[in-house]
Amino acid sequence: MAHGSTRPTSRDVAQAAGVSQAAVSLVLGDKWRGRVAETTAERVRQAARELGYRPNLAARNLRLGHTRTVLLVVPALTTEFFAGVYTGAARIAAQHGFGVVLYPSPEGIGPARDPFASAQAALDGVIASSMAADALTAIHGDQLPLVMLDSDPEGSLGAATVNLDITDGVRQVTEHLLGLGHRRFLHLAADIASWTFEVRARELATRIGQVPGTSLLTVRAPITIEDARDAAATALAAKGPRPTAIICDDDKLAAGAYKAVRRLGLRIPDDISVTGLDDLALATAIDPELTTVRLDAEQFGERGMQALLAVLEGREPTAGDIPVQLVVRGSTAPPSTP
Amino acid sequence: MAHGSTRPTSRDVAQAAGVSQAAVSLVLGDKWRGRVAETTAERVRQAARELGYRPNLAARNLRLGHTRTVLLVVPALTTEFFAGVYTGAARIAAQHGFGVVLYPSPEGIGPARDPFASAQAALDGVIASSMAADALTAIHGDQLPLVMLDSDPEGSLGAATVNLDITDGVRQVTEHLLGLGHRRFLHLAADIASWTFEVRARELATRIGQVPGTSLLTVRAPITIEDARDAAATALAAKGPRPTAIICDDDKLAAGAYKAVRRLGLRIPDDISVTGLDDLALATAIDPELTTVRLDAEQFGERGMQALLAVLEGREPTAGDIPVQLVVRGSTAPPSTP
DNA sequence: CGAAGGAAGTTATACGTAAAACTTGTGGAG
DNA sequence: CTCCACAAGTTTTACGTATAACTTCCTTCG
Repeated sequence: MAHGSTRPTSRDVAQAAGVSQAAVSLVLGDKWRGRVAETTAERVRQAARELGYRPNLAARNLRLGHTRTVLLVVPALTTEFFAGVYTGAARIAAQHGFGVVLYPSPEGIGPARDPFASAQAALDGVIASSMAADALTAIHGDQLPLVMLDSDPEGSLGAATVNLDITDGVRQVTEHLLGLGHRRFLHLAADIASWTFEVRARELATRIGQVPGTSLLTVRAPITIEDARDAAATALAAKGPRPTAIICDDDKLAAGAYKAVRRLGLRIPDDISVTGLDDLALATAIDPELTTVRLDAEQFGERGMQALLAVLEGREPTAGDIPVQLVVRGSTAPPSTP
Repeated sequence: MAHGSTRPTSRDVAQAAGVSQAAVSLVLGDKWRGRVAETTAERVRQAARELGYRPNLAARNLRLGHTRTVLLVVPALTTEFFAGVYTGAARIAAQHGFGVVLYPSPEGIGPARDPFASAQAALDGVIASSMAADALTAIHGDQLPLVMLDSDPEGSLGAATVNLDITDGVRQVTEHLLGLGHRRFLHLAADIASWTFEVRARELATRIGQVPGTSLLTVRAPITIEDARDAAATALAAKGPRPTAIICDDDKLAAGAYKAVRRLGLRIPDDISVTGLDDLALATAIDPELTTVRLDAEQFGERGMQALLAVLEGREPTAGDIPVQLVVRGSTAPPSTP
């Protein structure tokens, strides 16, 4: 409770140790070899410890001209996925003496005059996930090194991009389902204007379209269980032969699909197979456990941070998409009605 | 990609507008009324816009002696709950021109030399959730204004505390279950040394103990679905009359309990009732939907931030716990076997 | 008509740090 | 004995901002 007494500065430490402020900076900055005697150095460290000295970061940042802090822009914090991305990014950052500040982008936070007002100048770089490229230009205005996650490599203003191998994820899902014998598909798509989901939809259509005798119906829903349930219910109630497999853009959507299926008195996977995307905790909580594509969120964050570090150091970021892995569980089986 | 050219400073703006640096600071800091002519002010703003000027926050922070940034310490980011706390805190912070930096505390981030090394000096205050008080002293060393979430009001070193009304949550759950006729309870407890959960266990024992003819068995499990499933399965397999209701410290634990129950070939809620705590998305994803206690995470964060602002301004934080609300869904019913 | 007071600025300074440039003292080589 | 190299510091300065203190000019009023 004694935070009334102003914090000690390096000058206070210097006085206590009987040396100049410069000497303190040298010793504590670990640049003292050959410049300060070991005994003096120890005296300085001792004094710093006793006074509880912490360098003033604002002053240091000003002097150094950088902050060793980067901003991670995520679309929202509603899911474990971005928590994972953050964790991964923060881990790599910490290893390099960097900090990561989070900015959940769209609404949610309330209108700061400028979303970056509280951070902009104090940042060394930005990692932005799933944002429209134009919104992003407005934000960073070419001022800060930038890495984009989950973004079109072509349309990213020359910024480095790090992506999950979504195309391969679609391949694994469709091969699995086609291999089981499914031919009539419902795509329960996320109602989000994002490059990833567009690629996914396109790829899905292509892959399924290549096989003769297949059909693909697409419905969109916001990523909540209730919305997904209603959208899926409507689609399943439509006339004509019922789909035998529902491919969902997200595990939450899949949870909604479960409810719709169950409401019709049908069973998973006997009557209808369901697949998800993400592999959240949700996937193993529901019954039957969900066949889904595991996205390694932490690795995603790690790679994003590594790419940003590369940009900051003028190196070329490592290329290549992050592999994803289909996890087959109990929600998929061969169709009963051919 | 042109971030090679150094960013413009207020001096550059001054030169472009043909005024002194002080005038720029006055105008842009909105302190110019009666000090600078409107036409000059407009000229300055114009120049600032054209140069894309952003004040250097490091310099401002140094000058002002504060950062308008607070740290939010959370135990981990694995659940939506703390995402909600963050969102609430950030909302209030933004309204007051503050930023919130996140620090997921225990492991997870990897060993920075000092967890606060990257932030400490640049902070105005700390909101810490669910940490042991001693770990906390080590961290903040009486240096920064502090608000504790979910923490013992008695043992918090005089720091302000903001808590959920856990006691009332227990009351609602036990009254609901006792009212349905349940008498034999299994408490599936979170295996976490945290004040909240201790209070909860104690209160539960007291409340149930007050009613004649009741029994209460407690088992602990880490908060994962698999651990919870195994712990619950073991407990349910024990000899003696089987519990008719499982009270879980967390929705994820409840999801695990579902699996254990189902594995025994029993049905929820017909054979066994289950309750949770949190009201995550999970709660409505599982079947039947979970009867649980809704914690308003965002309000929790908001109140925490408000309390910290109060401390920073020398005011007394608002007292009073945050209300919680039992949400009755399909996982609870009267016991079939008396 | 002189002085006062306000408008519209400018000049100077401090915040705390890091590091370049300078100083002093000492031992050893020539 | 002189000079130099090196250890062990110190002095000084700059980073970009906000603001207190000062200046200058013009208007207005007694």
